[in-house]
Amino acid sequence: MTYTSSLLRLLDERGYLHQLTDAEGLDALAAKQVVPGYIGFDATAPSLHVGSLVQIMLLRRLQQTGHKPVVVMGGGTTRIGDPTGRDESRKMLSDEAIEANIASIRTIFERFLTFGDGPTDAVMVNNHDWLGKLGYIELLQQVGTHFTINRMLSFDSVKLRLEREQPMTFLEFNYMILQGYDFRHLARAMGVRLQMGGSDQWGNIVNGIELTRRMDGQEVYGVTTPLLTTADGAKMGKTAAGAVWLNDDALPAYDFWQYWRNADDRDVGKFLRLFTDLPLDEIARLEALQGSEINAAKIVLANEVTRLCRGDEAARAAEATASATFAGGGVGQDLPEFDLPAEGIGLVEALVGIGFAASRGEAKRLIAGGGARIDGEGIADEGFHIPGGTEVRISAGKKKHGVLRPVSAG
RNA sequence: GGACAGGUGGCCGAGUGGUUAAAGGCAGCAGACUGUAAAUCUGCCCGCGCAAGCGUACGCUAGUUCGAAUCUAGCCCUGUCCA
Repeated sequence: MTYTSSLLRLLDERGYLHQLTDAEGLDALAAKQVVPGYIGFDATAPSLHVGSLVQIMLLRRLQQTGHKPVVVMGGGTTRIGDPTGRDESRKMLSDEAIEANIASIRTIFERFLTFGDGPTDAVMVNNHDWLGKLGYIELLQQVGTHFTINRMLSFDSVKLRLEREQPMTFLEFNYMILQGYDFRHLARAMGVRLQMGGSDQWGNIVNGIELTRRMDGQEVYGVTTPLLTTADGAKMGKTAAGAVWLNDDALPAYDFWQYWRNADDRDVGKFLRLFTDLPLDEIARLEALQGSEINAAKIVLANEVTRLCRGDEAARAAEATASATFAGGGVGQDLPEFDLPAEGIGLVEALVGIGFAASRGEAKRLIAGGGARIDGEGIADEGFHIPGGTEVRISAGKKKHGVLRPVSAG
């Protein structure tokens, strides 16, 4: 359908829409007033990773089209654990750890959203603030009456766990109730009218909408984004080295940049639309590049996303390093480094030391497989000794490069 | 509380006394081909050791045995049904 509100038009054009609870209703609302909308985020780690980037961008789009983003940190729900998509119960985190995680995650949002007191300024709230105050009896009476066990059991998050014969505790079973309560609370306390989230959150969002309607008679809306996978079917944001974290201190900017630079050809257009602010006609042009020319588009993608998430400087440095490293065969600023002692170092030790191999055995296998290089030169001898004195470039495979830098005398 | 089924390497999943560091698949790493892409093919994929080898590992503990992931006992955990 064609939307009249700039919000839904933008979301539609750029590929954010999967399901809407009431497309016309929301479209009409967004066309005539500022819609405060929220997305909930976990506080289980000190950083979010690329898997959450769609949701973050969604809040950014909300603000770009004149609405108010509300970031809900799951300080309360993290204490329970979302059973969605999980076989195993989540570990409990201490209160201090959760608070620290929230503070760290906030720094990411500050890059994507403008916070403040204005009507369309972003705010961040913590659902522990209201969930923590709820008494058990109060919760059962007010909220519990609106949920039937029959319905709760029919939710995928519950059903899958039962089908796979994995345990689900009563604690986790309550997650959806508290999640739903969040929406109702926010609608009441802050006039929030929209919740967004990944497609796996559909059930939770619908619960919140119904609860809000039943308790307060207030009409609220829900939007979900498609489940994002890379073209080869993997979940976004996971690499060999682990999750692609958004926070500076969790993943170096160069590695972050490389993640995007190595995107699958087929994903380039989609990623540009979702994760950058580039205009659509520009994206269409980049996306249409054929053969190896698409690499230019990947560089634009890497630059733009890194710029948003890590800042202009980080993006430029990462690109410079990449171009020096790959095109020039030299070394760039941002590469990982390891000390090169004056007397030199064994190749195996260097590979382990710089983090390219997890164990000596792995380093040896890498060498035996022909994947180790010094200054671009393949080294097949696992007893190879790297002489000290001059800086050398060490590589594991074609993509992982680092620098062995002589330790300054004294 | 009772009956039954089950707990194997990152995941899935074979394996019922030695030849099992444990089949196979997925994921991952490297090589070839390329474009720092995909697909394909090849090799690798617990740790230490140049190596012979050593150490650790099949829920936990104690046993039986020359020898156990495999047998026994107790315990812990999970599921299903019953109370």
